[in-house]
Amino acid sequence: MSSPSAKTDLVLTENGAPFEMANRLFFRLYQCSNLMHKNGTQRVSEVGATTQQWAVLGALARSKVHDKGMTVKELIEFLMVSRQNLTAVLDRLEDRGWIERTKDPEDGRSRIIRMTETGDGVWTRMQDTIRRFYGEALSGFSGAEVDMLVDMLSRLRTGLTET
Amino acid sequence: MSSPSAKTDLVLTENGAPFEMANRLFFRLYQCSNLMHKNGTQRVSEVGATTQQWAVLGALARSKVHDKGMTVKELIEFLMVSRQNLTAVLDRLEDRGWIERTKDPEDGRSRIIRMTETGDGVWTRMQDTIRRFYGEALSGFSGAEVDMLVDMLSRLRTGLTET
DNA sequence: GATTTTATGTCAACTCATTGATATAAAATC
DNA sequence: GATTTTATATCAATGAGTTGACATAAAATC
Repeated sequence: MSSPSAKTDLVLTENGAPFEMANRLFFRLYQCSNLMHKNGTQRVSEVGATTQQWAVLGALARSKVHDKGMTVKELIEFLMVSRQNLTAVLDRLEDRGWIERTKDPEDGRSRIIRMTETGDGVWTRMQDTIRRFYGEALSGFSGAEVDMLVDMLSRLRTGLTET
Repeated sequence: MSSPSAKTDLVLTENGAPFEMANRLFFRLYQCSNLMHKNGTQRVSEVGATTQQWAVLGALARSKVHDKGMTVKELIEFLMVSRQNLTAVLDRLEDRGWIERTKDPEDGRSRIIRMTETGDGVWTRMQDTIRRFYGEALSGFSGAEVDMLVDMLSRLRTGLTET
């Protein structure tokens, strides 16, 4: 049985050209990620943040969850990081007063993570910097290309999850 | 003056849809990179390696440099990581006898990094695992799509470098 | 009511990644 | 020959990421 679509799946049975392309792909991913963290952190260091903290604040700033907050479990699933890693980041953010942990009245085991007023202010002040960073990193990309890249990375994420 | 190509560059002057897409892009990059390192390291842990060590061995295994080796400086430029980071990784690889550092006869300051016979054996044994990992992570991707993804990540890398 | 599952946290060890400062040796330049 | 530049290494601090083991409290289930 072949795939319902017309395209042919990548064949990786030997060390030929497809293997080389896959290799290049993951190497580029590695380089892009390192550059994003290095240069992104440098940019938001003006407010004392890092890319990881930026990701957590971004998750909590979404209008859908801004007021009611998110549980640690939800954050872990959203960010796809380990609990031990997230706990340390939340500790740093809590120390600085950017987020707060409160007990869930509905489930005493859960902690609700919410942005504080301070965190909200920091997040707002970061927006111009972030937008400038995005613009520079994506210069030369059309909107359609960004969409395509997002789609392909989403599919790659799915593939990597099932690995 | 407009761009020579017909496509319209992404406009990121406000918090609209383009900003949201850029945000999603870098978040996907973050997730994919974490998954690649987590699951990739899990795979090559059967020989006691990590994705970073795999990247270094991959750089040294290229036929172009396999016999003559690479200087630390060349490795830094190729991998795009800091010297302090690379030194630690090379220390671990040297401790295990997978690579060796020798003085450059042409330049006494330089060290030539080369794979050892042992490292070569480990690299060879890793290939099946790596191919399987690539195949699973890229299942559903056509060769043309992999090419396109590589191209876009290469352009993103350029954009991020100039950030 | 007793047991099990779930959510969170903590402690530990390890690797990877950055920046900044300092040191050393050798090449290149003045 | 003296100075400067280059290549590498080292020490230190910080943050991020993983795994594994263990603890606790509360919800859910038997």
